[in-house]
Amino acid sequence: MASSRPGPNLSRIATSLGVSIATVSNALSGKGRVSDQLVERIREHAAELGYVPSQAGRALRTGRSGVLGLVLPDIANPLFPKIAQAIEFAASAAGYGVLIADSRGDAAAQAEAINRLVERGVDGMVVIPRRATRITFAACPVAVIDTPSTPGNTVSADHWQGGREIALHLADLGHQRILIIGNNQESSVQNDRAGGIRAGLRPGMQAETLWIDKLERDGGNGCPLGLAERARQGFTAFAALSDLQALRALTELQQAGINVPAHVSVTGFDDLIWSPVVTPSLTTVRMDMDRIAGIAVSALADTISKSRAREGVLVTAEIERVAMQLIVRQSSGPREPGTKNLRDGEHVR
Amino acid sequence: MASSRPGPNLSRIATSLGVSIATVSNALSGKGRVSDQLVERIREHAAELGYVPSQAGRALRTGRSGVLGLVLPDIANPLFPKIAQAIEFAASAAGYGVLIADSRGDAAAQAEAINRLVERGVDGMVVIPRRATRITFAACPVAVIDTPSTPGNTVSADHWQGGREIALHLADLGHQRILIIGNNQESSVQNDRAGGIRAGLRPGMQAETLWIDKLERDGGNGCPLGLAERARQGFTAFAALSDLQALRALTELQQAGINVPAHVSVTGFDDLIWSPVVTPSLTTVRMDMDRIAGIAVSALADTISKSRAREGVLVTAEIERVAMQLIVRQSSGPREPGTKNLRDGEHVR
DNA sequence: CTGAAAGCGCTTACAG
DNA sequence: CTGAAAGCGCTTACAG
Repeated sequence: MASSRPGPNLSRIATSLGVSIATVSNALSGKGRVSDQLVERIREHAAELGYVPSQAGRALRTGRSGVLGLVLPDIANPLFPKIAQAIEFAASAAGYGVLIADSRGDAAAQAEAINRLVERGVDGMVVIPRRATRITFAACPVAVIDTPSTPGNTVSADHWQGGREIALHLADLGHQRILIIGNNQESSVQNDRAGGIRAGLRPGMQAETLWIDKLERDGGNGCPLGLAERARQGFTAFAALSDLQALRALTELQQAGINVPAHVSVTGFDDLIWSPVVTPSLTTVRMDMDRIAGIAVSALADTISKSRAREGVLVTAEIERVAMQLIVRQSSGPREPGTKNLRDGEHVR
Repeated sequence: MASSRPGPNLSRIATSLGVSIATVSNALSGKGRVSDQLVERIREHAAELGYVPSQAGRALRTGRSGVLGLVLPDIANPLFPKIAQAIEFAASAAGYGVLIADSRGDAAAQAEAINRLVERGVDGMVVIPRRATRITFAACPVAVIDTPSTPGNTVSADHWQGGREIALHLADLGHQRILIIGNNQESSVQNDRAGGIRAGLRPGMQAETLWIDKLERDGGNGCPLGLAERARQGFTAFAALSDLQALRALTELQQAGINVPAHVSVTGFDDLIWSPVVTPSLTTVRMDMDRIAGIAVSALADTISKSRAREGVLVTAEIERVAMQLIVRQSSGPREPGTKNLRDGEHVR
């Protein structure tokens, strides 16, 4: 005996209405030429019975599961909620479900996560690749979201331009010496952001980059960044390459008695959940995740409808760059002329 | 013509090996009695061909999709990454995939999200309900994660006990007046946490509760909490009911020139991503999400294997309470005797 | 406009 | 130990 669902199926609707299964199917999907009157009757009856089409039956027949995979380097990344929400929303609107998979660990774990998704029969997937990983092939269409400098990419925020926005903003405020703070020297996203900042510098401005990952290799996790010292050295702006680092910088400076933005400015990237909530609220750069997700999902949907089921295709025709938007909040302000001459202990408890 | 997958299926393996489909199926699943030798040959050949079983075929036949749904009140909630990661991990280990659904909005949106998941044919789902919502029925087994005071719950952290841990900790540090800070007066989780804090107070200690949602109804979003004023009034400990509010409190106090933990202590809940990273790092209470997820998923898996496909069951036999663990970090410290007498402007810029 | 039939890939009782 | 057969629920070309 094959196990059966308790709910009604096409066959039950058909017999109870005295029509064929094919007609019910056609009426419900609106595809076949069925008289309006019969369509009406069938739809009504189906609704009455609480008919829910079987995805399994449909999938087996059509070769499509109606599910998209979402592969992330690490779900714990604080950007994840925004991504997941945007992808889920876009996928939902396009009639897809979203299966998540964490590729925590190394590139091998990523390959495994992708395989798991393929085994579950996803029609395609959105991959946010691990640093320095290149997705070359999977057994289904793949859309990659990374950064425009990554080859084989499908869509992404223009992180470089986002960096320029930050630099221009800081320049307008009169800042001359900027400390860029990143936490992953191998991340192409962070490198693009840093490159953009440097590219946006006006003559006379200088930037130096502090990589936390390097620092922590020696100093241990959560070691102090020594930012008060940097402020004393004359840095007046701290441009973190992510809001988490910005938060880290902001609180370290505050704790050292340096006022933000009166003495120094702090900026971040991504407009994460806490950015508008902390005091002072964080100036940051936001990516339009809904647009990025929309583009990725519709590129995927197009490819799926054109390709044969389970054919591996990298959705990569033309890389779409989505501009990032500067959000000016309270953590950045005009450079205070005196700040440059901060002495030891002056603003430090 | 029905569309077919490009990959090999059981039939192709069978014919190319000169055996029956049933035997291949049995060999691969290890169920039927097939000679070891033949099993070996079949497995080898399947691997060679890169055989991937069709979930659709299997699902149609067995009535099980091998997929679990995860319904959240709002994916943007910063707790989401931890939940998703834990559920994905537990589900993966139990052989399930995880489909996400956001029930952003009201109770109706939640019902819709649940329906979407049912339509996709999930075998069961984990629901983290909206505040004041009670899941009474869905067309599949449901495990609810909320708080022990919610009826019909399956498993949850013991938020009340977590609150007690905080109170005991603050009592040990010598704090007498505690300001509890919550942002959702209707959340049973937050109410349980607050109740636990009150219950853990020693004689002579007092607590008052500040509900931000109430405050913001008048003052607008992101309005100042007036915590410096509270410190001047004699509150020496600020116990937020979530790490996001703790962060908000911490930075507002820091900005006002009040040193944490020298002048006042700040504590949170949940040990979110930024808690160990900010300065001072946040004292908080952590729930064992891996255990909670493990219990929810295995309860679900048990129910699924016992119930008929798509039968609606609330997995609720005995509510399991998982203890929360206090993480003491730098944001809490001994009460400074002088602090109680803080005057206007004394520690305030 | 409507229906009979084939078949997607799998698993499971059952017969040999 | 191995295989023939039925059937899960659906969609789609085709015949009427």
